[in-house]
Amino acid sequence: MEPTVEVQQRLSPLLRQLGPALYELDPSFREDMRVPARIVADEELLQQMSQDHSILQLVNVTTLPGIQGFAIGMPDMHEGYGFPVGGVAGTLLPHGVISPGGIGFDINCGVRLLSTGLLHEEVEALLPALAHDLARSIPTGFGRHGRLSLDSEQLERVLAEGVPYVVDVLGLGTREDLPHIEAGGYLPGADASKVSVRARERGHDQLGTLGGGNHFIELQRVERIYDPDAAAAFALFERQLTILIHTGSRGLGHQVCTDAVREMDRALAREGIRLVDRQLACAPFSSPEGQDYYAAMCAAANFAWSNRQVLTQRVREVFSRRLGSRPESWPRIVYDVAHNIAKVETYGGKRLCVHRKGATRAFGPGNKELPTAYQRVGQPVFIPGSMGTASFVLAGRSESQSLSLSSACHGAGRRLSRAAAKRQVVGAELRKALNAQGIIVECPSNAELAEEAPTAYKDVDRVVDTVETAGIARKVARLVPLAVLKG
DNA sequence: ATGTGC
Repeated sequence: MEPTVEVQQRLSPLLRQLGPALYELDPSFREDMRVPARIVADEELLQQMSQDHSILQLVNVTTLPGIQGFAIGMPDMHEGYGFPVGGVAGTLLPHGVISPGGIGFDINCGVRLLSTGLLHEEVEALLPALAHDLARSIPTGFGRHGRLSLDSEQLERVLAEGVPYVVDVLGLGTREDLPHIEAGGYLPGADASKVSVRARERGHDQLGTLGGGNHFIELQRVERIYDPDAAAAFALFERQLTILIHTGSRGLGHQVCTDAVREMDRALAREGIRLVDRQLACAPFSSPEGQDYYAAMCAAANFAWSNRQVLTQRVREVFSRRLGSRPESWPRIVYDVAHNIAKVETYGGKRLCVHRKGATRAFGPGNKELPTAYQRVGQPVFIPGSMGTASFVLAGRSESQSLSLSSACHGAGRRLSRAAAKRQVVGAELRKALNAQGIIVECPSNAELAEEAPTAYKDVDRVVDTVETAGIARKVARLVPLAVLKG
C-alpha cells in the first residue's frame, strides 16, 4: 500500500469524538470519500491503530460504490487485505458493490461456544487427558486433512445445504443444534456450482479440521458473570466448563476468495469502477461477478459452519468417552457466530449488503432470527482473547443497529504482524510461560505458538470495555483458558 | 487466513 504510516498518524487528530468511544472522520478529509469513516475506540486503541494502515484502509472503504451511512471500524481494528480487519460497511442493493476483501480470505471464520453442565473442579484431573484426546481426534495446522473425505455429491450438499445436511444426513449432531447457529448454519443463497473445482478439491477432505494461525479449540472456565439474567438465558454459570471453537472455511474459502478477486479485478473497467487500492476489488452485487461471488461465498459459509459442526461432534465424542454419557457432559451449543461474512440485512427500509470482516453480528433483543430463549436478552457475541488470556461473552444491544449496523468486535485484534511476533517471541519460552500459568498447551509448533503470543495482540479487556462503553453490546461473562489446542 | 511467493 502506497501511503505511509506517518500519513495515518497525522490523520488521527482529525477524528472528531461523536460519543462515548466513538470517533468520526468527516468525508471532507478526502474528496473520494462518499460517507464518513467512524471508529469505535478509546485514545489508547486509536493510538495502536495508528501504527498500521488500518485507518487509511477504512477511509478507502468509504469510497466504495453504493456505501451507505458510514464505514465503521471496531476497537480491535488492524490492517488487512484491502479492508481493515475489524471493518464494517453496508452497500445499497441491488447495485452497490460486494467486495471479497470486505469479507476476508477465511470466509465465515467464526466462533462457536459450547456449554457443559460440569464444574471445572469436577473435571480438573481429567483435563490433560481431554486435551490429549482432542489433539488426537482433530487435525490441526496448515494443510492438514481430516478423517472425513467427502465424495463430490456429499461436498456439493454441504455447500448447498450446510449444517442441516450435516445433522440430518451425515448424522453429526442433533436438530436442537440448528437454532443455536447464526442463520441456522445455512445460507440459502449458496450455489455449489459457483465454487470452482480447485476450491472444492482443496475442501473435500478438510471438513473437521482446525487449521493454523489464530484458529484454536479451548477448554475454559467461566471465571465471572457480569449479567446473571443473560447468563442464565445462555445457560452459563460461574466455575462452569466451556469449550470455544474458532475456525473457518479452510482452503476452500481461501480459494473462493482468490478466484473472486481475480474475476472482479477483470470486471472493474467494464463496470466503470476506479479503486484507490486494487485489493478492494469489487463488483456490483447485481452484476454476474457479484452474484457468482455471493453464491460461492454463501456456499463457503455453509462449509465453515459445517466444519464447526463436525468439530463439535469430535468434542462430544471425546467428552462422552472420558466422562460418560450423562447429560452434563454433553456439550451444547450456546451459539455460533460468523465474523468474516457478508449478509443481506435491512436498515431504515433499505436492503444492504453488510460486509463484516473481523466483526461479529450483534443483534439486540427481539430479533426474529434469535432462538426463543435469547429473544429477551439479545444475541450472544463471543470475543476470543489471545492465547492464555480471557475470552468474553457479550449480548447484543438494540443500539447496535444504528451505531454499527448491528456489529461488534471479533477478538483482541493484532497489535504486531505475524513476522514481528516471531521476531520478538521465542515459542518454547512462551510454551513454558503458559504451562507455568497452569494452561495445558497442545500445539506441535513453537513457531505457530510465537505468532499467536499474547503480546502480539491488543488488550482484550480494553477492547470489550470499549464496545460496551459505545453501547453496542454488554458484558455477560468472562472465560479463562484451561487448555488450548492449536495448529 | 492460506496444499505460504510475481
